[in-house]
Amino acid sequence: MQMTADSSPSAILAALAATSPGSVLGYGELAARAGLPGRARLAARVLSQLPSGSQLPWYRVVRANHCIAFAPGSADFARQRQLLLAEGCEVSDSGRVKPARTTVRSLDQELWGDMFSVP
DNA sequence: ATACTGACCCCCG
DNA sequence: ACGGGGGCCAGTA
Repeated sequence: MQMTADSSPSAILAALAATSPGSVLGYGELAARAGLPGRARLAARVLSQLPSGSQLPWYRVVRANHCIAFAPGSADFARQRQLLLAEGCEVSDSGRVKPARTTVRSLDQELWGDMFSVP
């Protein structure tokens, strides 16, 4: 089945909303998860158009080399870095990002509390 | 219509 | 590290 052209951005946003706290992914990977392989630029463009007050985790998207896409020292860089740190990621001064340690248990608790905790 | 520009990606010297 | 080539494609001039 083929997405209509104007549904691609919403597919990107849906894939973004489905990312996990403390994780990071590349633009290309985001596009692929949205069913749009090879469309990294589209993913980047969609993110660039997000309203500043967006609740979506745009900051979890980094370059394929695991670095923040913005220039180090820029306001956008600082913002993204701060949000990533807040989720437990490590971010070097140059922008290299290491995802937060995520375990099945912590993810389960993040999503469902202790209701279905795993031994 | 052509030309340049991006929060990009991959491969090869 | 650094550069070149190709893919991708909507927006802007």
